[in-house]
Amino acid sequence: MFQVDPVSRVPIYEQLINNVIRLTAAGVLKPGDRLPPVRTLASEAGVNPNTVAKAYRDLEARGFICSVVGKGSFIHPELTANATLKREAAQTFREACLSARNSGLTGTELKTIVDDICKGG
Amino acid sequence: MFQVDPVSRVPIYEQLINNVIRLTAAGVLKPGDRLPPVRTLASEAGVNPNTVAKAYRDLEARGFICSVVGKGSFIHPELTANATLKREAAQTFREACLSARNSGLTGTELKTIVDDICKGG
DNA sequence: ATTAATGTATTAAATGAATTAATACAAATA
DNA sequence: TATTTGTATTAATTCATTTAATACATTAAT
Repeated sequence: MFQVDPVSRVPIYEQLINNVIRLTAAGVLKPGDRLPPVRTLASEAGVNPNTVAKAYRDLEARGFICSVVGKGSFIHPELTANATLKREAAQTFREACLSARNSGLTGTELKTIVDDICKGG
Repeated sequence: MFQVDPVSRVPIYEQLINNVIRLTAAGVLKPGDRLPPVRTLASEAGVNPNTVAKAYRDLEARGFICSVVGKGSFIHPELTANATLKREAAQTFREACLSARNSGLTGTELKTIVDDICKGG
């Protein structure tokens, strides 16, 4: 269920994060579902428990899961993964806009670029 | 003329790059002006010649200066620094648009964000 | 209460990319 | 031909990221 490539240059904890998000977006994991305990997943994937813990912490900070000591980690009850990803992407794009503005690009110029790339989407 | 903070966490070669761009944008350095030789600037700034060389190579790749062995390094004859910076910023923004699109944001949504941030600029 | 299962926190080791340095090379000019 | 210049190659260093080792804290089950 959780596949990890220890050789990949993409960090293990990031692979784990992507796994959870992908499984959630695909509907395999549903809101409220329980994730494997840190130690269990670590042992199955052959990685250190802390690596899994870091992935879980990250997922919680991003609102994908809820973790509580003694109980476990669960897909966030009111989560739609794609909406969350979209929200994150919007935030990133906002920062890109600010940065572009600081470099002297006007709002009109930015919209021209958006149009050019999206060809009326 | 060229100030470097060896303690700063921003790399020395980057500080040098910023110095050149800033001086050019401010009109202190004009197209055709000669920059200090690699070794001269290195000795003045108290850094390794290669660090200056890297900054110069970078500036040349970005079109800010022209370097030729035996002659020296010069502010690009047809340069307007701000235009170059703007061009670079536009390219970065294009990539941000593509990335946002890949995350499911539509062109309309992107333009809304641009509007929101630029408040009609 | 006690024990076991769980996530969390702290610290240290390992990894790897980015940065800087040492040195030698190549081209242009005087 | 000697000097000045930028370039190239390689190695050392630095530093943030990643992973690991270990101990702690909270919850639930018995």
